[in-house]
Amino acid sequence: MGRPSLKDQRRLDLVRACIQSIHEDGPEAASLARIAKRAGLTAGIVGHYFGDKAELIEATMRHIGRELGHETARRLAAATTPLERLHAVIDANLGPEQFRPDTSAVWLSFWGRLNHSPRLARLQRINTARLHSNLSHALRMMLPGQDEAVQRITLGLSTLIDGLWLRAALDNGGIDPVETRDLAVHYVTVALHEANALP
Amino acid sequence: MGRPSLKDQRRLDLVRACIQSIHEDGPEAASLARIAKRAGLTAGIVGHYFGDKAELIEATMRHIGRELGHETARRLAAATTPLERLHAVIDANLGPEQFRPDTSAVWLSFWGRLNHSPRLARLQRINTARLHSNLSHALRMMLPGQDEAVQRITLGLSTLIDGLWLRAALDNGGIDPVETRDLAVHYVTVALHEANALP
Amino acid sequence: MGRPSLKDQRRLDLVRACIQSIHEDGPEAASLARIAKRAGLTAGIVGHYFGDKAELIEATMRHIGRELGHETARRLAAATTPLERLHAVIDANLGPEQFRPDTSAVWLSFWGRLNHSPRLARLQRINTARLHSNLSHALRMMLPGQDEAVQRITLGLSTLIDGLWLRAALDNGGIDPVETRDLAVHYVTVALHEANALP
Amino acid sequence: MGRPSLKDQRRLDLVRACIQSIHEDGPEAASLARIAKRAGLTAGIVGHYFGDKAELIEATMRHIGRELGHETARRLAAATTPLERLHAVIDANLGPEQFRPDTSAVWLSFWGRLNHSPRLARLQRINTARLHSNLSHALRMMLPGQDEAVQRITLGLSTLIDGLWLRAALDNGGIDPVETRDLAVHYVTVALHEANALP
DNA sequence: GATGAATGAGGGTTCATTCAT
DNA sequence: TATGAATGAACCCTCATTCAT
Repeated sequence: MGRPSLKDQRRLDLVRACIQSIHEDGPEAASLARIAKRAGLTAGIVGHYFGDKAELIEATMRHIGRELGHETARRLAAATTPLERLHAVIDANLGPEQFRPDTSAVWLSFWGRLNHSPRLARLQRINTARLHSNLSHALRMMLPGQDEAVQRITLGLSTLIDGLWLRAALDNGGIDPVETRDLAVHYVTVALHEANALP
Repeated sequence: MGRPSLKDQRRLDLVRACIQSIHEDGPEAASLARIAKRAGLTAGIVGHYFGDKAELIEATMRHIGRELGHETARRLAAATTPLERLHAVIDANLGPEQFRPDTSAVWLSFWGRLNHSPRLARLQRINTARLHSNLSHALRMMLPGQDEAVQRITLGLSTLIDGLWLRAALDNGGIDPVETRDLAVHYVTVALHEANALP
Repeated sequence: MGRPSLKDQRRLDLVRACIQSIHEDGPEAASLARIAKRAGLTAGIVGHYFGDKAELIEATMRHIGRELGHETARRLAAATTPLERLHAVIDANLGPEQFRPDTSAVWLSFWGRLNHSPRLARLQRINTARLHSNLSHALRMMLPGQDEAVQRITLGLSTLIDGLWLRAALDNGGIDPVETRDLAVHYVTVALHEANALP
Repeated sequence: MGRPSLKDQRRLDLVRACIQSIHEDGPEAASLARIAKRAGLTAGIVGHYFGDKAELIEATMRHIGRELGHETARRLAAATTPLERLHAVIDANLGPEQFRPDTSAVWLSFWGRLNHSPRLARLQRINTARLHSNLSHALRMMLPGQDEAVQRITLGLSTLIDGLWLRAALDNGGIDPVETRDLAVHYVTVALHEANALP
């Protein structure tokens, strides 16, 4: 496979600049001019590559969602037991690769747009569905026949992870990554224990 | 105490209109003109009452924070045991009085501004500190000497509550309030059980 | 009746400035900034009074159409015989009050937009229908029972008038008003004569 | 004469695409990008063939003017009597070969630019002069010594033809070609009759 | 106290144009 | 020859803000 085309490269540049600008300038100040400037370009060229600011935003959300998806897949591939799979999902979401201040700022920005952008809402549903699917799949193997517990823990853990992302976005880097990961692991541990899935 | 002055009444009208506009128009479309129109006023007068849009936003955040604080105090006043106090805090945060689509939309909007508005960030810290204080106070009575567990459960529960607020904001009313409350109660139940605080 | 409100006055100022700008700057160069500047204002205020550039354009077309309508009514009111009525319509269209370089430039500009603006097309239909109605009404009285001739002369005369407007717009003031009027009068004279309506 | 060079072919392609775009996209939306796309090219190359958008526009006007000139010459070549020559000019202008929706849309577009483009104005003068020349030449033979009538009918007929072009542009194809031609023929018939040129 | 006029800045978008490849 | 990258200017529009009334 050849090297990425200039178009792909520029699009990636702009997506990264978009992330950076949302993080550093703030979601409301992330104008096309500022984003493009970070990529060493001018605002006009964004139309050339994305047609629209909305499409740049969408591409950016898709980008970070895809990165998270890849990280999850990577870690899942190395997991063998259901418990390892559970931890893999947690670590993909809260590990240092994805759980970063800029990323969390972008997620927060997107969340603020979901209710008024069907396109972004669709992407969000996809991401959420993937997380739920991964969690419940692992949990079902550990809690056979306890569908209710599976669903509850899935919901609880994913909500907790969302809450941790939110904290990260609000603290803007002031959050302790180890403590964060422990919180999620501890939750799932006691929840499984309570469901008699662990000795 | 006499009836509220016209100024106070107008300010309250505008704060409520601000909440409504953020919820229905969306955070980016909540212009002063639209907000004022919802209050039956024009944009110009907002400067008279708040000086600034930033101050209106700040007053609005203070308003919903205060409402949440009052609700918490009200419920805490009716609680006697530490466990009841814990549930009172949960119910104040997730009960129907405060846990509403418009309120969650406003919280989400504020969160998006925190990193670039020290004033809002300060308000957020106050709210968070109050929640943590209430939770850890109750937990300390139930888990004497287990400071680590107290801190962990405080953090976990408050993060979970944040995650539930986030979910509410994203689902825009599509969330099940009973399930939501149960999730938090269940979390605290198993966490306490695990810490040997419950039989 | 009281004096016109400031809003009406400003709207009229802007409509006049729009006419002037289309005439002098050209249809493509008639930007909101230039139009507003001619009215001693800035571009932003146009939104305040018209909401839209399209609405300003529409109001401008309505304005010149209305002026033409008033001129026609004024002259028709002074006419008694059918022939006088016919001449009244011609003179309203080609007389010095309406048949001016700026007006014709604006008509030409509108014509260029009709095919892509249903709103303007509707206004055009109204103006055309009024002209046709006035002409055929007078002609019917002079050519009873000769519906075909009435229709043909109506169409021919109105087309000729349009052609004269077009010439005026293209010559930009270089047209001879007397010759112009004579052309139309001569056309109707010979056409009526040919239809045996005149001795 | 050899086959047209690639350059000539491309220029013709672009001129035709320009006509099409003005007609279908509208004069304001006829950007170089859209025009070039219709010709299967990109906007950048237009500069190579025409240097300028203005020059493309000019070439396009020259093209349709030339086509009309050729059609006129073709029909004049087949005419013998002065009356036939007169009809030949009318038919060249209003016949199906040139009197088409796309062509009339382009004429209308050009007329809107004449007053602010000396180059286009010059082309227009040439076209008008040719029409006037053809008409008055034929009329002079039919009305010897009646220079005034010749001039008046020339002016009247050419104005009527312009008006018919205008109607065609505004109706965008909804005009009846037979009725249109009859209108012009009828005009010239009665005008000649009135000048005693016809029995 | 309240309006509505008015500004000026900024945003997104479109576009003609230039230029390296 | 032709593309597509890139610019910079201009456009319309929205908005917070100020201010006379």
